[in-house]
Parts: sequence; structure tokens; C-alpha cells
Amino acid sequence: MSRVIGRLAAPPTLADVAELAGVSRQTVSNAVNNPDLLREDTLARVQAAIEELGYQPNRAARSLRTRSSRLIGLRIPPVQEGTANALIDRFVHALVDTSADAGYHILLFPGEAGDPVAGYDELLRSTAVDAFIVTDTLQGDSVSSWLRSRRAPFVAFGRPWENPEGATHPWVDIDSAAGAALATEHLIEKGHTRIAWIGWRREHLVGEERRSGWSRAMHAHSLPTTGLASRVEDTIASGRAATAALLNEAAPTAFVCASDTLALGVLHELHARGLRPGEDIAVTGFDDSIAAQTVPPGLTSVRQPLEDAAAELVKALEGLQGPVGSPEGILLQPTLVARGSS
Amino acid sequence: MSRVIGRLAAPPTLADVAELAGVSRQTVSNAVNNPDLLREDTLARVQAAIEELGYQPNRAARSLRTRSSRLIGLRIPPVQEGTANALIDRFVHALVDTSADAGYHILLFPGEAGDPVAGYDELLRSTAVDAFIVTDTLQGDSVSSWLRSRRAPFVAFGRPWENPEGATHPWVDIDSAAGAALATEHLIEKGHTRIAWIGWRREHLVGEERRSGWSRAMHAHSLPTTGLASRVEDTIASGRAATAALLNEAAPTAFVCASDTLALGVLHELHARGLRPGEDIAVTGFDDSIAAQTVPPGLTSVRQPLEDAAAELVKALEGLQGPVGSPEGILLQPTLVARGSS
DNA sequence: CGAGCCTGTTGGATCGATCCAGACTTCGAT
DNA sequence: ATCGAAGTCTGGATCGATCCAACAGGCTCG
Repeated sequence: MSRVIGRLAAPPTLADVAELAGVSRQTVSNAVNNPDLLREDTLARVQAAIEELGYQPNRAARSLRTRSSRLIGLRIPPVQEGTANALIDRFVHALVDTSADAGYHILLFPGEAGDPVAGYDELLRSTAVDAFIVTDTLQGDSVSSWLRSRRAPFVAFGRPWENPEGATHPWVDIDSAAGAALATEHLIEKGHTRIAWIGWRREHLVGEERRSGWSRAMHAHSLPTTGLASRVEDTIASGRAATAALLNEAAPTAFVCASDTLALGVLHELHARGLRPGEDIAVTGFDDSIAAQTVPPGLTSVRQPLEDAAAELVKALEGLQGPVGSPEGILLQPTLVARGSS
Repeated sequence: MSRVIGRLAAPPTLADVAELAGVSRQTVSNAVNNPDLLREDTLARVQAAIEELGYQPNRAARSLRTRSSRLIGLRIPPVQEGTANALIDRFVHALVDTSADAGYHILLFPGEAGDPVAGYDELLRSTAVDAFIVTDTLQGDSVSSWLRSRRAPFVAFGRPWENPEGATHPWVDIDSAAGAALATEHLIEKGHTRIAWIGWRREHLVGEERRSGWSRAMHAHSLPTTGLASRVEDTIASGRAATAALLNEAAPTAFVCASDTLALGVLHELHARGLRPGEDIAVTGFDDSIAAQTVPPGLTSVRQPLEDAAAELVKALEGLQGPVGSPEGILLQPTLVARGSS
């Protein structure tokens, strides 16, 4: 029974189980995939044989026949130096856990800088994955439209900004305007009136979205916004520079930032000026990164519900296999984690 | 030529290419796998056909026949709250990049808390992966020995502590004693003489390893170590508590920590006491995490060469497929990244 | 000039699980 | 006693790439 090829004992096959249980291969296959087709005693006998041999279906064979690998492709974008943003990592954790519950595994592939589509293309042609989860919709939706043109099944974490209403694929996103508003309201509640915004460049649609949450909350309380906003690169250094400029020119008592990276830039400038975050100046970030959780005295930050997002994405993915309904978009609400910095 | 099944255009097969090029399937297969077996003009003709159809071998079929999936399994351990340690994430990035160069993809599976072996077992039985990379050798080597008993091919990131000399599998590790010594020497050079150690509990063999680097460097310069060491849990809270105790009782001017998490604990306590890191008290961490890179004024930390480690692991993995030599262990040297905290 | 060798190519078998069509059993209804 | 239908179970074909044994055609060499 235990054939040995090289160093590795060959796992038992369906035929082995069938022989042991005294039934045909098809019956074993049914026992695994359609148990209710079998008579009770036959099922029990087959299951005992499966148990005894420790049988599991060979993935390659099953995948060849069914044209489905139960694998989901996820592109890992290149690491960006000088940022605190490890959102993708938390997302990967959440996704691995939830997709395992649904019987999927996550296949990672590198995001080559040159051709963003290369990795997708290879996996698609070789039918290595059943679907993709696309996370980099920030950059403009070139990947989405390419996948669509290839008729590849995928769901996106992030709105299709080009065409928010009539999306042709399911997506899940976080209502980040609401998140920024949450942070702003929180500071207003603490008594701040001159609350500055540090965000991303105008090209970044998500950045503009978040900024609108800040300005909406400010206007709702009739607070001034003029001269209190700046738009910079998403790095600690530029966050720090923006903070210096705003402190000198607009005298804010609080900062709402579009990312933890920028908020850390604020903390750096405060540190350099001997100002105490949370006492002299309040700061909030976005993403609830590890850095936000650990930096003294703790950075108040908007937390994206990545676990929920992952669950919704996997659910949408399963919907893809079925009938072609109109693709759905889901917007999840973030929460605010208050810490020492506010 | 473009058969359409459901919504997905079926990719071309080897037979399609053969027909277009006017050769047999075997010849196409050779063009892909053993190009030097073909005459030059035939090869060119086949390659043109491959190009035209955008052919890539079906992974499931190839995998079924060759019994090799070109996938590497990696277990993602559950996230630990209250820690700054996202070493695994940086490692995943490095591994995805280097393994892609070698033609492998990374398959992630969740580390269920209950049975650490469950995920491995499933993938092994279903022949889903060619090999594993094991990262959690800290916990005692139960996974390694289980994999060994199942004759599963794997390499470890981390020494086999039970049996460092006569390892039965290849491993790659970082010389973390040298790393701690590096940090200690750095502080001695800056003029510090009372340098405290905050490390992990004695059961953690890696922790003891790092501690020995500190004490060795101290002894080499005839500096005192008595009363200057403490061993605690790897959390920010306990790092902070240890700092408070050491400051009160032993009056150190610098702290060497076994992890960035502990070092952040030190920063928290300094912050609470109004002491300035890098000016009043020096601090070093371990792992060069994102938190270390971003916390003001920057945390000096020992950086593990994860990119090199990933490359060595993939190299070792390829060695596994070949003849059974004596498994090799590789020890890499870390570097020190000096920042504002020292 | 034919044996022997190399190169390039061929059809058929194979990997392991699932799909398909058909056969056999059981059982209530006529 | 016969029939049909539902419920069980079976052998053969199939997914696509690779392995295998064998075979043309061109070449050298005795």
C-alpha cells in the first residue's frame, strides 16, 4: 500500500480507497463530493476506508478535470520605503483566514514595477487560479479593465473610480470620507476649532475622498478650512514638511491626516519642536497601522474593517462562479480608534 | 480557435499549437522544455505559433503528470496583538520576489491555533505544494520533526534548536547573538557604560542567544552586567514595566532590547517620564520593523537580511529536489541601522 | 553499399479525479 | 406476476501535458 517514490511516500489515490472499501472509484468520488447519493452503510464503509488511508483528493487531477483550482491570486505590490503603510499585510492575514474557511487558498505573485499586468497574464493563461483579488485600484483602473477584457473573474478591493455606478465587476470598499469625518468630529468634540488637513495629491482619488470627509465635517460645524489644508506625497518627510508650514502659517491645534504615514510626519515635527502630541497638539491618522498602535503616546487612527472586507470579497468571489447577476458594490464603514495623540 | 465556455475563453492547448505549427504535440512540448532537441527552423516555427496563440502550459495538467506543482507552502501565523513585530510580512515580500525568479509561487495557508500541523497535513496529502518553508521554529520544533517523519520536503528559516549540529533538513538563520553584540558595541562606542538588557523569557532559545551577544560584548569591555538584565514577555506593556524597574533600580543610560516591541516599551516609559530618547537615554531594538523606522526620533535597530535569507532558502529548496546530500545550515550576519534613538 | 548512429519526430499510454451513460437493485402500484 | 420509477452503483472516456518506445531520414565509416 505504501509505495515509495524517491524519498516521498506516494499518497493514496481514489482507486486505493475504492479497492479497500470494495466499491468502484466513482462511488468513492461521490462519497467525497455528493455524499447524499450513497446509501448510508456504503457511505460509512467508504468513509472508514478514506480515514484509514488518510486519503485526500489529488489537487492537480481534480483541478484538471473540473477546471477549477480553488486558488485565488493576489498581487503583492513592491514595498515602498519611507512609509508606515503596511495595510496590504493586514489584508493578507485577513484574507488568508477567511478564504481558508471558504475552501480557498491564496496564491501570491510579485508586482513587477514595469508591467503591472504580466503576473496576472501568466497565471491566467496557465489556468493557475480561479480568480483574482485586485487591490491596487488606486493607481487608476488599468488592471481592472485589462482583466475585464480578458474575461477573467475578479473582485476588487477598492471602488472602480472611473465608473463608480455602473461597475462591471463586484467590489468592496471602505467609506473613507466617513472615516475622515469621524476623526474630524472626534477632534471637534474635544474642543478643537482650527483643525488642519494633510492629504495626498489631487490625482489620488481616494485622497480627495478622504479630504471631503474632513471638509464636510468642518462645514457642518461652521469651522474654517481656508489655509488649513495641504496636499503632499505620502511620505513621512513630506508630512513633516507640511506640518511645519501649517504650524507656522495657520496655527492649527489639531491635524487630521489621510494616512498614518503623514500622521507620523506630524509626530516627527512635533517631536523636533518639543511639542507633546495629545496635549499641545492633537493628531489623527488613517489605517490603524502597527506604527499607529505602537508609537508613543499612541496614534488615534481610523481603522478599516479589513476582516469584514476580506469576508465580503470572498463571498463576492463565490457569487462569480454562479449565474451572472449585476455586479454589486459594497461600502463598509470604518471605525475610529482613539489613542493618546488626541 | 477561440472556444468559449461560459464567460471564459478556454486557453489554447498544446494540441492547438501543434496543429498551427504543423508538428506533433511532443515537438511542442520539447520546444517548451528541451528546446535544444529541436532543429533551429522547427523551433522558430513552434515558438511563433506559441506566441501567436499566447500559449502557456496548463498548470494542473503539467502538475499531474510531473508530480510537481512549483508551489511552495508558507504558513501565516496568527497575528499577535500588542506587538510591533511584523517580521513575517517583510519576509513574505522578500520570499515572493525571490521565489518568482526561481519559477515558484507562494501558497499561503492559515496557522490555526489548535493544531499547528493541520494545514501542512492537508496540503501534503493533496500534493498541492512541492515543499514548505517553515518559519516558526521558535516554538520548539514540533512541526519540523512531524514534517521529517512524513518525509515532506522542507527548509527552515530558523535553526533547529533541538539539534543544531546534526540537522536533518537545510536551514537558514540570522546570527542574532552577533546582532545584539553589534548594538551593544555601538552604544559602548557612544560612551555608555551602564547598558541594560531587556529580553525574552528563558524558554525562548532565540532570546537567550541574543542575550549572550549583549553579555559577551559587555564582558569584552569589562563592563558590568549584574542587575542590568531582565527577561519578560514580548509585549510593549511588559517592556515598559521592565524599563521602569531598571531605571529605578539600576540607573542605566542605555537599553539593548531583544525586539522592537520591547524597545517601543522603553520609548513609552521614557515618553511618560519626559526623558528624550537618544539624548537622555539611548535605546536599540531588533528587527528593523516599520515601527522602528517611523517612530520619532527613529529607533536604532538590528536589521535581519531577510532578502538574503529568502534567496538562500529558495536555493536550498532547489537543492532538495536533487540528490540527497547532507543538509546544510547557513548563518547570515545582521546589520545595525543607527537612528535618532542612540 | 549496407550497418550503425544520430537527429527530429510520431502515436499511444499515463498521471488521478470527475463526467457520462448505462446497468442493476429495490419497491410500491397495477 | 409485471411494470415503471426511484435509488445505487459501475466501466469507460476525458481533462492537458509529459513519458515512452519506436521509427523515418541523413550521415559517417568500414
